[in-house]
Amino acid sequence: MPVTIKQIAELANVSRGTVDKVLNDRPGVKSETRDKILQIAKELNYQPNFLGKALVQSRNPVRIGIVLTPEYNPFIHDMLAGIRNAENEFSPFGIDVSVKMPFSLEPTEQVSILNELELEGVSGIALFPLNDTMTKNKINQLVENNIAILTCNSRIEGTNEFCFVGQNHYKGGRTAAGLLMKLLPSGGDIGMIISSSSLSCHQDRSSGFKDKISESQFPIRILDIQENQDRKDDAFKITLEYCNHHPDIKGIYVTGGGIEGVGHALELLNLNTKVKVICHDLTPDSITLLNSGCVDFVIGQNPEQQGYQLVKTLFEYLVKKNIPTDNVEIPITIITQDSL
Amino acid sequence: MPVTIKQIAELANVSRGTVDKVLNDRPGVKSETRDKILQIAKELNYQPNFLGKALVQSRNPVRIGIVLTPEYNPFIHDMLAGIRNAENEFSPFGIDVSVKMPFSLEPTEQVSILNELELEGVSGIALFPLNDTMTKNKINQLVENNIAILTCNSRIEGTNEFCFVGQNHYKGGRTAAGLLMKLLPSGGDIGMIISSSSLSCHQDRSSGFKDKISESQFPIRILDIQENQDRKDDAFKITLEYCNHHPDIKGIYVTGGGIEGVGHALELLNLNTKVKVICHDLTPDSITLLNSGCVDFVIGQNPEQQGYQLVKTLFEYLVKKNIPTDNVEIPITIITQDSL
DNA sequence: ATTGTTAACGTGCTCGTGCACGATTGAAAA
DNA sequence: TTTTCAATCGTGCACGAGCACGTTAACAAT
Repeated sequence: MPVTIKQIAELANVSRGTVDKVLNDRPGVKSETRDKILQIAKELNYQPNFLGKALVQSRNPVRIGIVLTPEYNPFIHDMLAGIRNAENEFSPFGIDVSVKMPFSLEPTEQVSILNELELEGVSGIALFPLNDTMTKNKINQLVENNIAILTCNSRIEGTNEFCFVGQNHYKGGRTAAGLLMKLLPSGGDIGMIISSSSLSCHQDRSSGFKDKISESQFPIRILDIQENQDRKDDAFKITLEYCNHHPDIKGIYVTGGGIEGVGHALELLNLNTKVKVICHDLTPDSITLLNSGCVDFVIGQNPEQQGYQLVKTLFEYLVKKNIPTDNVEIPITIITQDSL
Repeated sequence: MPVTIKQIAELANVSRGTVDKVLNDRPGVKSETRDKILQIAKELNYQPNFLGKALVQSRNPVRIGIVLTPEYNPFIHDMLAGIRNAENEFSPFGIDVSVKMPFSLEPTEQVSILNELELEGVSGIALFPLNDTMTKNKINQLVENNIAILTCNSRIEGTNEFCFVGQNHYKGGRTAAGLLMKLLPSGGDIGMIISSSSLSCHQDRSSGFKDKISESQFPIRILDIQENQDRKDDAFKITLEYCNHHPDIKGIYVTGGGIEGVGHALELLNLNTKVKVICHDLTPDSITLLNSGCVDFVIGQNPEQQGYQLVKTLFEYLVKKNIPTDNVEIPITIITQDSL
């Protein structure tokens, strides 16, 4: 059974209170006594009992804030489920989770939400950081005010977060390319639809995809790269263009949302099994297309687990004082019609 | 903040002890008082604070036992890591985990290990059940002695476990077939190597694989199904035979261990990129072959998560009295060279 | 000699729950 | 009326840790 403060106190011939002061680096203990206690604690490999700590902690809960992206991304709903899961699991230990869902991707809105959370007195914030000077400055200001920051989904240069939770999007792009190469043994022409080149995760996927193809010297040629801003009608138009201008098109890689538009277009042209499609994120739309056979592979990032990890990592950092040794890499999952 | 027993007691004008008796179904409370307390608890949606419960519980820890399979399966080591993870996470809540690793798959050995655990006074056991009358009887006897049983990896008919943790192997087989169909757009002849037809999980994979192919009426023909008992030298011989007898062989599906033998044989024949290979379980061997390009897809079952879930489910059942609503299905993960 | 000061350490309460045991009823039996 | 005895309910301790505050003892200042 684990060692308790009481046992250490008995061995050191002092009271629990003294041991407690030493272990929590509080003043009021002679240095000899301190050394003695520290040595005993080390010898017995004392590990503070989490229950006792939490029971005390639970009086004034640690508040944490989470800043998501706008709701129109179905990804967010699954993530929210994971957040709620973690909240339920950890609430008896004394945490309060305040989730904020912005309406836009405007840096001004994100900053004002961060200000809100600061006023609410949070000790930590997890957020999808925007690559913008204003938000960067705000984030670093929060860190200086002793608010722990955890970035999610996309890493931004120049921010002092204590941890990052998310996927390696570059690897995701490489994985997509590798799958497409398996689907098209004799190569061919393909088109790309990316969400927006201003979002780093789509850029990463795109460069991972291109690198993998050029490295392997596989006869796949990227016809064009078009942006659809996650919109399905744009994806629809782009797909039609691709197929009309290049009748021999063999595949389409979609890095962001709006996959439904691609499916619609291919169905219209009766190409939904001939043209191979790979996309990201398991959404109702992508599941439908996976089942219909239009989409061959979906590359997922387990949003529920991601949401759970967000809360868990912040919780362990703030409450258990566990400093994460590494960033939390959400594994790349490949999904087919059968593996769902 | 959550409701406590104390608050309920104040509202009902009784003491904490009385409320405690009601909530724990202990005698010594007038029925009117009992009803009143129950109503208040319901109105306030009382949820017992887990910390308090656990703090009490931690005095006499719950012992649980885990019966694995022999060590020679590398799968087991990763699983053990997950078990240790869970053990560390839950040990302050009062559990003791006793892991047993048998030397064989003999029913007699499993039964004697179960007897051992029973003598150790465990309240719950997780095990890889063997499909054998003797073990079945022993398991059901343990259940009658009020020891909770959790089966893992393969379900056995006729046992009264409270939950099952594992993968849907039939679905795994279907997934493998679906992937092979994507790899071979024009179909072809393939060979199968299964571990042992006496183990239900390999049978399930095999029938899932065959069903998927016949359902989709895809021009893939299964040449033969050979057993290798997880041995790499047997896999080597079988692969050589397949390739020599059927020079136009297009793919090989391996349900169990010994994949290294397949890779060796294909390398020898210079067929390691021409013949498509799909196998199960992420092991050092399968990772090597994935990287060399010989194996196209590995279907994994996340042994670490599986081990973690084993302990967690038993813990929640025994300590938190959470009766799992469903079996815990370990998701099927598809792994490629790039997604590793 | 008395008071004041301060470092050093101990005591007691808190969190929420479970459980043993003690206290308080009221009514029936003596 | 007094005693007995259930039924019913309250009290107190335990679990482990944190923290405010009380209590020493030694020593300096008055």
